[in-house]
Amino acid sequence: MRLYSTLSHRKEELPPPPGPVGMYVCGPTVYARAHVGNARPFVLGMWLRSWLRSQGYDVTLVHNITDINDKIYEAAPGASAPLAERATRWYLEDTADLGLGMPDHVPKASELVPQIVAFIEQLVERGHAYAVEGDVYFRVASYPEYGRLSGQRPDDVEEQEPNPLKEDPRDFALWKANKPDEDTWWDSPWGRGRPGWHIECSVMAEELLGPAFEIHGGGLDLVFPHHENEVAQSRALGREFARIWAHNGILRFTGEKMSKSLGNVTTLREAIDEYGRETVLVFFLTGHWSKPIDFSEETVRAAQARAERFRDVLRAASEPAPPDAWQRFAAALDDDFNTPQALAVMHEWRDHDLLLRALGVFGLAALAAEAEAPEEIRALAEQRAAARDRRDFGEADRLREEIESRGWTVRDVAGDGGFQLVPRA
RNA sequence: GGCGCCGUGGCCGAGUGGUUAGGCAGCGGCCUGCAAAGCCGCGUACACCGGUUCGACUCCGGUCGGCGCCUCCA
Repeated sequence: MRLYSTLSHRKEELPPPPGPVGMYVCGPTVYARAHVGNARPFVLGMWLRSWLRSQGYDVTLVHNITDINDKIYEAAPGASAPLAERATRWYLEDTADLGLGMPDHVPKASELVPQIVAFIEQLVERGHAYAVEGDVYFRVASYPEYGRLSGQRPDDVEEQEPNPLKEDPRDFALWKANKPDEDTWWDSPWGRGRPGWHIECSVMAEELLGPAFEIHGGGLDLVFPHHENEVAQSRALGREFARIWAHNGILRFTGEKMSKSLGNVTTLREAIDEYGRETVLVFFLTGHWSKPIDFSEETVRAAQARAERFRDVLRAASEPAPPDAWQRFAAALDDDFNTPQALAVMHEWRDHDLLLRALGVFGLAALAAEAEAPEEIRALAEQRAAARDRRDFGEADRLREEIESRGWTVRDVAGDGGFQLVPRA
């Protein structure tokens, strides 16, 4: 299996099974309901784990919740903790409704503050960080490889509003002193405060995956500064940290990035409720994970149609696939997890067992579950069949419309006057 | 300005130095009482300009355009 890595700009080979493969996928900062784009790294992580396990890998997937962050204080002044708790619940519920199961670990930053403090202390001891007035900053100048992941040379980084506490404008906060309007804090050697944004990931990854692991995932928009800073913190302490950096492409809405700050957001909840989880998943399948994908009327409708097509194949008779069918599917996924390619292979299949096995990798086996029409719909369909038998087609068509208006479609089965009832697409 | 990704037929979207991607939509046909579903057939696409090559959509260079990041962002 090969995966494209931001760090090397190449596809990197995974070690042979069983690995082990440690995966860390950056989760959300919890201050609002997650939107569809936020779900992309989660979905990719769950699919990758699913595929790798089916290939005999021993995978551990960590997906964090960042529940300490400036955004949360801003969104709920004086009530940041309750907001973080609520938004965490939303996230867990919404992602659970995708039907892909749970990551192996879902650590919260707030539960690892002692470890975070210890980590920062080590950085300070070794001269990679310094404390000033209750803040602690990472000393970028102490880490010569800074910028390697993102390709940003330190000198090119634009200066923001200068912070007089920093030795160097590029330095970033590991620990921030408590401010009067911040209602959650922890005690530390530097006084009351809370962790900065990037440190929690370094610590959680190390706690659960060890100092070196295979894959680090997350949105492409996190490469700089978030991941660059994570690398700096961890490698400055001699940890190898992640080997492959798998950054998923951004979700766009009308050509622009979908983001909470732009406000052009469809929440994951809304998408699932409106289109169904299968459509949302197939939508993600239609684009390569590393490329941007547009969330539009057309693309979602096409995904819905594809899902419906798979349902139809599973409603028809199964026919055996050629012997190399699965191998072609596997080859597509093994080459940088090429799901559009894998989909194309799947569309050739009429073999129920094979198709279900492939759909199962993506949590889509439920496409085979045929909804049972309620009794009254069934009765209408029987009446229609009777009307057809007496060649009363006016009545038959009226009944078909009646059934249609109640959300079901009748399909006549060729030959024997039998019928099939399927939910209206 | 710096770093990076990308430009494929109406739409989405793989891929390859010379051979059918696939899906959606559309058109024609078969099937059907009519439909639906299915099946069969139909589109000679690879931003532009140069170069390399026997041959480039695929390699190289340039141009134009889009997108992301440059310490809020999955």
